[in-house]
Amino acid sequence: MTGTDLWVDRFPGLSRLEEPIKQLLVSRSTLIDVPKGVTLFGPGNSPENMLFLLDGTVRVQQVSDTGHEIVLYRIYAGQSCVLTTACLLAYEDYSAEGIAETPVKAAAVPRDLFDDLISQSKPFRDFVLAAFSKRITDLFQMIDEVAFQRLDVRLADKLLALAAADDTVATTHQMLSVELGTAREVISRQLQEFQRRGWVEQSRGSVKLLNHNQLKKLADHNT
Amino acid sequence: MTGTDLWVDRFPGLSRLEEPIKQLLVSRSTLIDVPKGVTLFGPGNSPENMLFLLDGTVRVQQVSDTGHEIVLYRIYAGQSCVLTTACLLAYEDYSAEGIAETPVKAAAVPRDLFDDLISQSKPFRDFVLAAFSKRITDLFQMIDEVAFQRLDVRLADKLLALAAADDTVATTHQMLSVELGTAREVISRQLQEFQRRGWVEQSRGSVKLLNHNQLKKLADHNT
DNA sequence: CATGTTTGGTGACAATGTCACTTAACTCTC
DNA sequence: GAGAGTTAAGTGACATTGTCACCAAACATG
Repeated sequence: MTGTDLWVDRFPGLSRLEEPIKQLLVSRSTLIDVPKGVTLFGPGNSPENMLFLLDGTVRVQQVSDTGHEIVLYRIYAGQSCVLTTACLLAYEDYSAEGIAETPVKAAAVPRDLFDDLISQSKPFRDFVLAAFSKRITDLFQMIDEVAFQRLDVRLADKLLALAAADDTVATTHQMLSVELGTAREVISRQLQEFQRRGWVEQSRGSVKLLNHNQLKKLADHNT
Repeated sequence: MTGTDLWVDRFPGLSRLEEPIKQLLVSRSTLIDVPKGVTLFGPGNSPENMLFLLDGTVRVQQVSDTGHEIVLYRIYAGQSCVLTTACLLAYEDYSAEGIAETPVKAAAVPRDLFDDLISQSKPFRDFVLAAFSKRITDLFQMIDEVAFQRLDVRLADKLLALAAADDTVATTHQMLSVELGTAREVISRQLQEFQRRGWVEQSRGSVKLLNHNQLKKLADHNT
């Protein structure tokens, strides 16, 4: 009852919320747990609630009608799925899906509550608007990279972004190709080249980064 | 005073607005005229108002740090710039610019009025949310096309989209390359191939479409 | 251990991007 | 309307990336 362990407080973007609004958000939303690997939303499976991620990450990726796939973005703890949800609700012809990349804890906010909050709270409006803005800005950036950035640069960048604390990336060439929207063979070739230069060491299902600096230099080359 | 010639009524998406809200929107916004070719917003030039387009079209394009350009989308009469504006206001590192492609008539809505309307009117909220959703959905689609669609398919599609009533596209190869985010030489080669097949006829600064059906067949091939 | 499955490797080739030019078409001025 | 400058388009060589049809190694399972 002190309000100190409300989930809302884990959201930096919601810290400015008025106290009664926080109470409302907490009391009328439901906490859910989703196991790793579950598809949270996707074609033919739109959720009726807006999700606020408390723990874990959700990977949003596009499945093309040509069978190709590409990762669009990730939603991390402290962020919300509102935009994706809104898109799903508004348009049937979306083709993006959201997959729990880790076990996920989230607060499900019903649509009508969401609308109430937008109406009543300026901080909440700002949070949602900022989320949309950030997403659109990021998508602009992504289009630029997909269209104009060389693949070695993008791969170096992605490896650094996906690397765990011990400098390994636990992923297959196939998964990396989906990250960048390219073909597995292309990733294989590039990683071979990186390995030849001594920047990485490969083993089945994982890549160990040996030379952070060189990778970063390449990744930053045109950013 | 009858409310029949309010600019709001030109917006299909705003038709459900409550009468007092319409009045508010009209009385507190300013009508502006922008000549063709003017940059409405861009790096180092963010507008303080949200624009609602009454006439004309605005082309939004990305200028990459590598010097490359790509057209992201267009805003037509009856649509608003809110999202782009919101992005500009929220983030300094955007790199998109909006250019009046024709003479443009627009209503400028101050930021605080925009916020008031969101708070007070559900139809207005729905309009804004739908605009954001549509844009994000379209950007998903665009990423898919840039990453996976063959260039001949994309070019055919773009030619059909840009064609005037007389089946001509008044544009240079350079401009077409910016539309698709590719190089001029690539467009030249593709158009030569289309011409060889008798689908188009080229002259300096314009392309005449001779065979709609074949172009459409190619464009639809993977859509 | 035998077998099937997943992951990664390979070479040939096609599509697209880049570069350094050339040529053609238009504009402007005198 | 002739020459000069500017913009648009054409060209060939080459690099990068995508596609296809495979093969081989690593792992999983009985």
